[in-house]
Amino acid sequence: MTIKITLPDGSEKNFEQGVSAMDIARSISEGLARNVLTASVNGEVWDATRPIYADATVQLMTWNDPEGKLGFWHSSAHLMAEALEALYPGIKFGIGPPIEAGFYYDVDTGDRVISSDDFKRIEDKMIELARQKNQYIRSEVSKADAIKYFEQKGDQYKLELLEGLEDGEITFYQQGQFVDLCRGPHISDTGKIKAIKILKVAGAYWRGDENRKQLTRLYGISFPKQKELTEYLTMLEEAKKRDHRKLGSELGLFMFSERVGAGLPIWLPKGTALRNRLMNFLREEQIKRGYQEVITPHIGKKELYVTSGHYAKYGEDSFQPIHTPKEGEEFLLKPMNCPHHCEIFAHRPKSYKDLPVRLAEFGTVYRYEQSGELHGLSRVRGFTQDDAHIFCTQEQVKAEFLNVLDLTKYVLKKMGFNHFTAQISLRDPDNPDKYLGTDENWEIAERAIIEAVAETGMETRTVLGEAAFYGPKLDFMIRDALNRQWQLGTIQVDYNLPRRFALEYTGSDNAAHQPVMIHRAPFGSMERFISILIEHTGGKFPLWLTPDQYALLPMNDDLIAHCEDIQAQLAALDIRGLIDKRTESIGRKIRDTELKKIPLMLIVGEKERRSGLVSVRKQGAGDQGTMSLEGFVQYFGELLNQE
RNA sequence: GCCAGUAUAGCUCAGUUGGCCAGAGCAGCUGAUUUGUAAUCAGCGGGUCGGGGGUUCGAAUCCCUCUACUGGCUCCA
Repeated sequence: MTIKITLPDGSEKNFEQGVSAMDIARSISEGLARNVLTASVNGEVWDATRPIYADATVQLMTWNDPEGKLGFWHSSAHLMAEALEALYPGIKFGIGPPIEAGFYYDVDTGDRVISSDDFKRIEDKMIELARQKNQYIRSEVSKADAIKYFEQKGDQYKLELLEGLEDGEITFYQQGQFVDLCRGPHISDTGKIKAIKILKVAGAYWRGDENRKQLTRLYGISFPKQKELTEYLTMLEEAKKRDHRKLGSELGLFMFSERVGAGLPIWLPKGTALRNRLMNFLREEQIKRGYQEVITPHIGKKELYVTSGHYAKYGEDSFQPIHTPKEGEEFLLKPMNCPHHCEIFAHRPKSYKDLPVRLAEFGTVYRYEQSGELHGLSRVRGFTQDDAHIFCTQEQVKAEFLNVLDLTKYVLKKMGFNHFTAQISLRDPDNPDKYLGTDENWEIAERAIIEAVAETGMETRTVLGEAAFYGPKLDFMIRDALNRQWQLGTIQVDYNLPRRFALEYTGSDNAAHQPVMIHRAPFGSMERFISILIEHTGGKFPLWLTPDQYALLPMNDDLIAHCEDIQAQLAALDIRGLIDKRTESIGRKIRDTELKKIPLMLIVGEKERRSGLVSVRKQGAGDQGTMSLEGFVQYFGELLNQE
């Protein structure tokens, strides 16, 4: 009997019943068959070797398809498990899925410890097993048999996983000596896995529950070609070179001190200059868009946060209250700015004619983060949000969203981030009770967000159930120069705080109404944003932003005075830079300036002084020739305009 | 907070199984050199080997503990 197979290009072919995707690939070309990893059959991803018994639409998945990679890495996880079982007899297995880049397996090693010293032998064992070209064999098993198998093996984790599975949907996969409970799909055989690297080892709670046993999680990555592994490792090296903690220290942007405290960044002069420039840039844009800037204290009475509800929810996991010595009053370090801003809104009666009120503040907040969470500038205990709260009517939500979206897009583009998407988080339709605010208001807000984003033409992703209990939100996701994805700014609608603070305005009907509150922060926090910006640019900041725009390099000490004269002329034009006054060779001065990633170098020798010229060199691009100072200013202006 | 690891000069790193005053390169300082597009030469100073405790005749090295950092997990208003 023959069945009809439809391929993605629309072509149809007849095959014997029981044909596999691999057979189909082979009928097209041997080369294709070698590259096929998995296959989508009627939209479901299958083993390429699994027989097809009915008419189907089949898409062959190779390394170029995300589904192909996932199958490949999933199979690699099984291969790692097989190697581990061989090296550590009696080891127990949790789960071992593919991830965005590679795979991991959670294992219980009993008394033994696996550390990075063991990676090499695990890799070697995996390669040895891979070379056996063992097939991944799928089999359907009854629940009873599955339980029996893992009881015999003594693997309580697999038994626990089986509890959640229905009889009839349970499949095993076996390759070589290793059998695993697995839904699949897998690649045809281990021989396709040519290059393997174990990357890291970490603790991971069983089923993500911190009250349960912590297993050992081994991360690895694998490729069909050695060359691809080498490229991947090179990319990791590049990321390491751009690490904001390393560059931040090298460029003198910020520091940490054990004595000041973990997670409390200290901004050095150059970092402060950069950060202030960034803030001023946003500040000016906000004023253009109708924001008013405010300043509120770094602490607030505990009652403020009791009112806002934050104390009940986060009080225990916050820095504990500060007490006044005599009165026994309790103050909290402010973990967010919104309660203060609510007080500002409530300060004077508001009319509908006052709305929207947009209050912006570069507000420094302090949050307790668990010690193991801290990470450079991206996860800290004290940071400054580019915060603002918009108080508006329900009808104004969409226009306000558009305003914020426009601002955020403008700001990110200026910063050199050209790939970003919006992630919209909406209510969980199955769980309407956990949300605050009326159905009708949610409806309006959600629709406003969706429509506003649609109008900007941004790429969007909508996730149901990810909204906060107090309102829907939108997060900006950006891709950096190394194609890594980060979450940046956020816009959140809030129905909770206006209610808790009993905020109101008088409408045109002369009745009191509750305003809607929108939280928004285009950068998120200055610290986190700058950490991403450092890694995105590799420390080569845009000209307008960088702490030193040029370095004047005198050929000899007699030219320093002349350089100071040039520096003063440029400073008058808001062009900032430094003079390398060291008695060093010009080669050395150039090299050091290049390494400091200062964008422009002005080399001044006797020749230039006599002719009133400067020799211009661009960081990373070499000699740009000589020009007059006016010529340089113009050149500089052109570079600025290009940004 | 949990698991695993790391901590030697300002930076990057050496320091064999515990054993002479703990080393190098770069940076710094001093002197000479006054330089033409990515490192001029020479000399010098600099470390309570993260803090504390212990084992030992003897500890950078072994053990305990604290702190910080790294990679994850959990968390993230």
